[in-house]
Amino acid sequence: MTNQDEGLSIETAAEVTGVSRHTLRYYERIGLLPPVRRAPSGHRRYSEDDLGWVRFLTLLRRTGMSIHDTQRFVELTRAGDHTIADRVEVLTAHRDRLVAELAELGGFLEAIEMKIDIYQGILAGERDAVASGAAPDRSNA
Amino acid sequence: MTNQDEGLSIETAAEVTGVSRHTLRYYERIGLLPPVRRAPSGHRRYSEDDLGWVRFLTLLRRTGMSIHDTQRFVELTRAGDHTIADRVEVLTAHRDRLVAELAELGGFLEAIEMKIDIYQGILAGERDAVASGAAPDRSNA
DNA sequence: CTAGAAGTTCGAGCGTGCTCGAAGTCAATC
DNA sequence: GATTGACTTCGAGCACGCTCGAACTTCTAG
Repeated sequence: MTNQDEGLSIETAAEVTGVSRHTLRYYERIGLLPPVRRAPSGHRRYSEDDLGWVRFLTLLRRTGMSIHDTQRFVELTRAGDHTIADRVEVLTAHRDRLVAELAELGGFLEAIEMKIDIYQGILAGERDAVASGAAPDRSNA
Repeated sequence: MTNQDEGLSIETAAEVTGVSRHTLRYYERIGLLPPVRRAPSGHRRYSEDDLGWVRFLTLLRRTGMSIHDTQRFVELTRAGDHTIADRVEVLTAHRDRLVAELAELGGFLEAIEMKIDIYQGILAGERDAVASGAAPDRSNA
């Protein structure tokens, strides 16, 4: 063992990254992941580097970067060090979108909490009315 | 005019809500929107209430509530005031998901900014090296 | 040696959420 | 009364991102 057959099986890689076997192969197929090294049997063996890539991809995808844009970023990375400035551009643009999105979602969150408060006010009003023997308030929110 | 033909045309409603005509009809079709009142010609006339609903739907959808769950919420609302407690439950569950999502995205944002910083460090290093006449540093990030 | 689990490739299929286009109606203008 | 253009319904189609299954190989345990 040790060298020739080193690395995680696709099943283990799926477990530790939280990405399904199917998706791991899919990512490799479409070029999001470099060709993963193979055991002599042809089975994939995931290195720490591969896992790092998977985690980074997950991060980009979860923050809303499309597969297409992610492919572009991966290509830049593979093209060599002279693309670092371009990569910074892609990442900062993505970050700016994310910041804007977070701000918007924050606003939406507030609106939802206001709505909840309104509903809870109605519920509290009904409880009071019931407690004091009056008919419940049927006004809308 | 005034009463019979009051309300916004679908085109205007699309403009003010930012939701396309196609989508407005789609939402009505699948029951996300109550049947919108029609002009005698059969054309839709959106009331302020309708617009309010559209905006609230947009809010739910943009914060990641699925069409399916949104339908459920709409049904509860239509079923009458006795469903208010249920609606609160749906909304608080949704809010909790959203809060968790925001926390996660915040973490991802940090990770992206770290990555950007690393890249910018490399770029700065290269500039210094060039300025001092040395060969650029080709180490990876 | 054999059974069974886990791997491979490949193309097809699916769930979500729109998005579109055809065919027809209606209102306003020339 | 013909053209223009916004509206209607309805079903089909599409983009995205997986997800699956069939058919085959390979590894591991008994």
